[in-house]
Amino acid sequence: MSTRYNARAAEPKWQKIWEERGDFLTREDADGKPKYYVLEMFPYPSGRIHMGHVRNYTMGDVIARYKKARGFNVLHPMGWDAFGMPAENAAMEKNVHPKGWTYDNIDAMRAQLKAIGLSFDWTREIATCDPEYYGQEQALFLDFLEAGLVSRKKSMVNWDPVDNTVLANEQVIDGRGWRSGAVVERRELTQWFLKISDFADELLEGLDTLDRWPEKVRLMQRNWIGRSEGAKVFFAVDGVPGETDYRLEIFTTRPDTLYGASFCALSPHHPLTQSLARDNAALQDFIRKCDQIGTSQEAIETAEKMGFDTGLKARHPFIEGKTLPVYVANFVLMEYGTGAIFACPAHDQRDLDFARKYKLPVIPVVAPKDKEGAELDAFASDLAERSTDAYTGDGVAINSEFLNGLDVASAKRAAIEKLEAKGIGQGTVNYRLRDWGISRQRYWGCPIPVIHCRTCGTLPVPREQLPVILPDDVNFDAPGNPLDRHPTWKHVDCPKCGGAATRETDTFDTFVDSSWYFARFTAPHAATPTEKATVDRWLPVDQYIGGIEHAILHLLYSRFFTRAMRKTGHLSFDEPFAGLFTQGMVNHETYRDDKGQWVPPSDIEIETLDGARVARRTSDGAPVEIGSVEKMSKSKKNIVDPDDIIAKYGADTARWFMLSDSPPERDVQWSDAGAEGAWRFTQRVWRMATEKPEDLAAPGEAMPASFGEDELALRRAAHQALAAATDDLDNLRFNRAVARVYELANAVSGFAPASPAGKWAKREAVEILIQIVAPMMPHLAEECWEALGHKEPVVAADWPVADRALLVEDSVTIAVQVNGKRRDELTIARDADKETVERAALALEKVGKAIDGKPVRKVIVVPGKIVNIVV
RNA sequence: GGCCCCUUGGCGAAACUGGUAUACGCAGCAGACUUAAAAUCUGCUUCUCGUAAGGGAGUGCGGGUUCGAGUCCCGCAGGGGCCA
Repeated sequence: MSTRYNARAAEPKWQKIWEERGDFLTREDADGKPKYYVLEMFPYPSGRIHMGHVRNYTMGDVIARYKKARGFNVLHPMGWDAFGMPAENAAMEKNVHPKGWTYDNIDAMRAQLKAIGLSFDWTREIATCDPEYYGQEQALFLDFLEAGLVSRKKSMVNWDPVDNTVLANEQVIDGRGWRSGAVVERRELTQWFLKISDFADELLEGLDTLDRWPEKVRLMQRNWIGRSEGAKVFFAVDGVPGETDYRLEIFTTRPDTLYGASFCALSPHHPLTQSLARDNAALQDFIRKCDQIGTSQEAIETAEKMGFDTGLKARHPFIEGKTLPVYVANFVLMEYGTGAIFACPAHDQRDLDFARKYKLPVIPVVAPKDKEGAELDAFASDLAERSTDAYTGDGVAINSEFLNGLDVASAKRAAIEKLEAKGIGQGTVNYRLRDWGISRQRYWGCPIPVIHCRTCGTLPVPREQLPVILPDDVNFDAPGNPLDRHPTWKHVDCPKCGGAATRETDTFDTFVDSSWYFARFTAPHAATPTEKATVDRWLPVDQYIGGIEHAILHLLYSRFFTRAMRKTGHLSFDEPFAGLFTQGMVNHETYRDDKGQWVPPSDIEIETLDGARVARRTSDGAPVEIGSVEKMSKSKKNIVDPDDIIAKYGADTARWFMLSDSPPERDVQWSDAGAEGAWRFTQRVWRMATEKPEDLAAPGEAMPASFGEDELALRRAAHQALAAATDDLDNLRFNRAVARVYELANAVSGFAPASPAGKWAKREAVEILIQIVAPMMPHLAEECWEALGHKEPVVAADWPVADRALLVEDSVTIAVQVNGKRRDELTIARDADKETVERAALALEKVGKAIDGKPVRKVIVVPGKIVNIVV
């Protein structure tokens, strides 16, 4: 037998055996086994997997293999989030077709994933760019359309005037398009929206039921949905051309500050602004200036406040005869609330910035509770005259007539009551969450299945004509959407009148594709989007794993889609993911040469000189500076290619390293030393299973009747490691499970069997170790399992059960403290009563010395834990 | 600016609901085996005083609760996240 474990030979061998045996095919006839659906976020087929994928999929694979061994019927599928911009960019840059590029990448990445030994059921593979998938997505959309979950409306977008395309906020860098560098404009386009805001309350309340989600993610979603209670208030506005009693509707979260109002402000896109601008060139100019800022909140928030006085006057709702100037202001968003506000500069920072700039009054109406008399006057006059910081804290209403003396919450209620009584406002709930714009002016996406007819309007594509398939013959040599300029594709007959009509040439946001794939995996080839009974049986996903970067959008959209699919009869539950785990990133040191150029780790040699680590470039020996540890990225070149690692050490070593050391939710640092360490351990496990076979009892030998002390200690170590590792795996604490395995390995290494019972105990310990290791390093475990004489692979073996009798020791060692300081320890029978423990503790020599003759006031005995003597 | 999270040896980190702080790994040091190297094995490794036996301090900083605090509470500093 070879003394070295040969991963390069063993890994493909076992991958083939698993595939031939069909170990990972999910069976629908499960013989009453409980189901377990484990899912990792599917990748974008960029062409190569990276270490982040390896970490993500290894964690999922450990869970899948572990649950299978625990007797679950496991569903563990994989697919491709295959539509998106990079394919089109590749088409433009390298003159390849997005389709060919994408499918080539899928083939390459599938081969890479297979080389990691992941237990996917590949018969369920889906790619979102397959018509079989996106055709069903189109069917879903039509159902949503019928159910009133879709709207078509005008919305502001970031428009790149050079590339003639819409840009996502992330694609706008310093106000310029990321590809063209052109100054981005805000432009109004008619787009398709999914009415996610109809579900705002449900999505918010549902978060409380997701007790196996990280609290952090739930909080982020809560903030994103942004429920705020406030009031709608109608301000009568005088002087609106062509209107006799125009009422401006505003939304505010602070109706308690109405007495501090000093102006009203409209969004540049408010209908009133638009109608005023029609014959006002100066206002048109102002609107244009506002539109150059971009659409992101951040851009708008950080831009300097700008205003345009319309000359209109709004009448204060509570103060007879008082009027407020009406401005158009760049910081008021049409998308939030009603697109119009009243401003109370004393208690809102943006309002204050604006008021100071345009010399508008600042009227304090809330003061901190503890301020009285002269102090209160000083506070109020400072805020009114000078301060540049608005007071947004809690306090007591002042200068507010009937509200005076009330705290903020009570004043809000009182103000709303009064507004409602006067019929000029009402309490209302507003959400930050906006409807989801899903139109993209791109080729490589799912075509939106509607047809525009001049006479009949916008109509759904008839179902029998689905899927609407993307044409292959497109070119990318001009800016804009290739679908739009395709000579024939968009020209169709109107399904209603038969006249000439055109297809919608926009495609879906790729987040649509990933909002229901988890459901499709349960019946990947069904002729309907889902098979209801099947999807209801498998979902929710028991454990979903992916990056924290999807904490909001993907997870929120999926939760919305699930509700929309329930409403349209495709499934019958609300929450798609019962358990969510967000794993940390894979980081690496960075290296720079003397010219400041980044050097990849593959071209680095590290030595230790006088205790300090020194790096040089392998290719020319030039010294290189070791920089900070950062997320692996192309720009810093600190990337380690999984293929290189697998070629050098094997997949199991990479898997083991990804699970060791750092807790899974935290970032992990990839290092050569760490990889070497993992590799050494694979060899150590192999030696444990194959060296000195004469030290192991024959396979299947009956358990001896009795064991010696050392033998019992080894058995205890094995069963305790098993119990602890099982608990760790149940709770996704892979790093701790790894530590248990090392502890057990150390116990096995330190044991030399001296009797048949010893040999039996050693085999038991080694087999338990191999079985704990099996989900994490499956190929190595198979090879060892086979060497140990097993006929069936370990993948088919049941998870071992720890013997409870071996988990507890007969005696325990407990600490003895005097006045809370540890002075000695005491080994005593586990079931000794308190008096016995106390007597034994007081009898200890070191304890006596520490007490030093002082009177003992109190002795605290916590059985099995500690004794504390208070003197 | 608001809310939330984190801070433990040279490094990554353990420590279940308050109960022996530093398990396990990495790096380092010493030794064994070897002609030598690699590989492997054994031991040491929080700081500090001490030749030693032994003592003292110690989980970012300052306080508090408790017989007892890495863990709970208050304040501060540094790092990170989300929302503004």
